[in-house]
Amino acid sequence: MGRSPCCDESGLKKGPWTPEEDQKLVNHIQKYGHASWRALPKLAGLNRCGKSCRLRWTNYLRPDIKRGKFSKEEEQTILDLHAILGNKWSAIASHIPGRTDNEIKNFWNTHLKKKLIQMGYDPMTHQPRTDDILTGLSHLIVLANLKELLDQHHQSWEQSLARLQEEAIQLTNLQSLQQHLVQPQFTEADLNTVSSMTNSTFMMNNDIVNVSNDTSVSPSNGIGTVQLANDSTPFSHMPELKTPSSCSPWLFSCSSTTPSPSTHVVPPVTSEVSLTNVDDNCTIWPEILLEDPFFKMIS
DNA sequence: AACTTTCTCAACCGCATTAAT
DNA sequence: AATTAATGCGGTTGAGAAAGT
Repeated sequence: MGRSPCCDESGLKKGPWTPEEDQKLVNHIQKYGHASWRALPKLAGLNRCGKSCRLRWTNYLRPDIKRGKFSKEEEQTILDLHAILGNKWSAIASHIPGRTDNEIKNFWNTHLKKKLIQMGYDPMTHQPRTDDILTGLSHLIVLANLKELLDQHHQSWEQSLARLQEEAIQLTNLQSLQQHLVQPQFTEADLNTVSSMTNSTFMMNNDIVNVSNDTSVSPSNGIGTVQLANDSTPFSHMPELKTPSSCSPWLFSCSSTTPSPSTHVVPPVTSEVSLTNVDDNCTIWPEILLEDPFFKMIS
């Protein structure tokens, strides 16, 4: 497709609009409408490109625009819609009267995204962030072992390292178990196998399944490959919003008796992280531990 | 009070899609 | 059917404001 960018034309003004320019644009649109944005600037006496005029009108000057802070209801609606539509700002804006896609996008990027992250949710998938849980686990393990090192200084460094490695192996197994829990074909035998490997006791409940349902695992040839889900449109197969606001991400994590809608969806995968295999003598440490600054300090 | 850092949001850029020829 | 023009959309930027030191 060949198309000359309208804003490349030299001499056209860019940057913030002045009140005079705003007035010219509003006056022209009120009189003649905006049949052709391309032709509008000349007709309205503006030294701007049509694209800039359209943006100024749709994002700022349109009379039906609601300005000011977002209400709690609007905030919740955006969260709900984003969980279903992803970054389809225009589609989200069409469900919130008076708000523009640009405004919603800005509000999402500056407020809601941070809020979700702070609450431990992945802002793209609206699922709990398992990497945070595992990072926390690794910190606990490292701290516990360091304390042990200090308390029992008579033990040799090599012995302590061996125990740390043992803990790391268990952490890896924990990760494997979490991935297994996502698989629909997951069996009790699998659970028993992993559980015996880690010498740990696990509670099999819906909460764990919900926590881990944004990842999938495909172990093969001694190396387990965890594929992290970060697709931006987890429900993109749904053409329009048809669910009530009860599908908010906050609610996803609250109910352990009724499975959340998202548990039926395995989003596409785009990135990979290799894990050490539990049967491979575990000479390689999990990256999560190796990259830990605390671990680097003591190593 | 002065300076630095962080936050906010209007506006821009470039690609995708749609419409017209 | 192919090409061109117009529009729509989402990601990103940067200037000004606010907050922190």
